[in-house]
Amino acid sequence: MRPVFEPLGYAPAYLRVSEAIRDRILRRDLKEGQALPTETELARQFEVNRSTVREALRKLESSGLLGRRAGGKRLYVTRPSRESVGGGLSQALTLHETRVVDVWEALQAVQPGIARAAALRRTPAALERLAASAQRFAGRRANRDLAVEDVADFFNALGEASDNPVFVLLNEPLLRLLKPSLAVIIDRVPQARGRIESAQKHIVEAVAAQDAETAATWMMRHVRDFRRGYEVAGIPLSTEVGQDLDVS
Amino acid sequence: MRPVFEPLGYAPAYLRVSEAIRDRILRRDLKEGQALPTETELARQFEVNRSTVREALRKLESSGLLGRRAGGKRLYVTRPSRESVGGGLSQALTLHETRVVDVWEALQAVQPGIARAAALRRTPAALERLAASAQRFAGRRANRDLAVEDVADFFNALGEASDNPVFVLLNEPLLRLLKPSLAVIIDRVPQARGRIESAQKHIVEAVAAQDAETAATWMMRHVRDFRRGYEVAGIPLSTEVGQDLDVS
DNA sequence: GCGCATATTATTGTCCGACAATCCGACAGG
DNA sequence: CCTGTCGGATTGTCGGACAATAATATGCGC
Repeated sequence: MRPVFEPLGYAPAYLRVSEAIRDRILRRDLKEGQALPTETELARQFEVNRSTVREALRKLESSGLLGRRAGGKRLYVTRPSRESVGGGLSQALTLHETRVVDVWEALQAVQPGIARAAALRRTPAALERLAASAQRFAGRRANRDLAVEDVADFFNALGEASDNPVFVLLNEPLLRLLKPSLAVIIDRVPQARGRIESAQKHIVEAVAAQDAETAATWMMRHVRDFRRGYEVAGIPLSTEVGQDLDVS
Repeated sequence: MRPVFEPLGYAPAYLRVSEAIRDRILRRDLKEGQALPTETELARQFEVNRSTVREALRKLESSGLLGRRAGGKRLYVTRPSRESVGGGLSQALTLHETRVVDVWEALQAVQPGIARAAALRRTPAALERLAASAQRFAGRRANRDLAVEDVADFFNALGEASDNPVFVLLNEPLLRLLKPSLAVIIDRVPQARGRIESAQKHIVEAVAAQDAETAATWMMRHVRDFRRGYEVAGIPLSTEVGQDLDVS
């Protein structure tokens, strides 16, 4: 039978408090960087107990809307950082039994678009950052983990060059999930470094020349190489991501 | 002088408790659907006060890792739902001053890939769901808001058909941010409904025929139409998303 | 007046104990 | 099988307390 009545809504106080504060933040009424009133003061204003306020604050804290300055005590309004967003999303993907091939497919779908946008809109500064990232990877001869970081940083630099916050925030969780398997590839596939280096070089050149299509094409090759890498390294494509438990 | 020592890490108890529980969830040690021990029991096991446990639970609750069954009291382990992930991400994007053109660009980058994947892997059931969604939109003559929901649902159905959790989770926040402006388009652009209907029809056909390239092509047109829609409807592309405050 | 060490205050993190509301499961009766 | 009742368990909220320490004011030498 189709239900006739909605369950009548009731929200516990800690939730209502948290939503009240969040709305003020989303509405830009509380601006970024601004210090939140003290817990006692909030409790007074909302007319609830301090414990209740604290529960509300914990919720906002883990949404990344509130943060603490290093070694500080007070809470400040912050915008969710790339790391906080990435942590949440990659955590969710982990629990959704995402496989490396899924992440790879998403990368394949989205990165050429990012490269295109970056080529069209890159500033000189962003281009320099991108080139520096590529150079850093090329110079990294020994360390495996640092090389992985550099590869990820290249994608991030490209995302920033696209000047599109959606791309920037999307990149983070995908890269985070890809890193462990990427490390394995770099370890096991001798020619991986060379191919990555070459792709990065071509992408940098295309972005420098603001040639969107060439940038997209090389990015497609770059991403496709990863898949070859999985095969050569003997990583099953159906491996689930996120056995590692690196946290936010 | 470069600092030699890291500030030695100290984490408040509520954080350590929350991370302990989260790790057990990520590690699939606590499985989805399983009921968490009661607050009192957790307090006993961690040897902290119940208030401290409650703060930890609030964090996990808002990451979507813990949830409550409707009208229930106990907390259960859940995987972050599409809504919870979407809420977090779209909230973040709102605060990053994302503009409709940014969201549109991301959509343009990612949707053809989704269509391609859906065409290749759709099951008969997923195809039926997709076709039903298109049909529902086509039959919706009057209501503006319901039409918007249907358009979003079509994208969601396609994401599900792709059988890639990354695509499913990525879709949600983008659509959520697009909905308000999409409503305006449908209101102001008379031919919008017809063009959407046609694009959906072609996409459904291509997905049915497992013709990935045609599906991607029509999807590209479909998304490009939105941009035309913005222009015709007189919505500046630089409008910031998220003045609406719809919550999770 | 200004920089710096020091004392004071404010604020957070954590604990304890309490109580009402209400969800849950059992149980009985029709 | 459905409904009403009941007792226990659990959550939501409260008040108060206190130690640790960050934030702020104070005083001092210059």
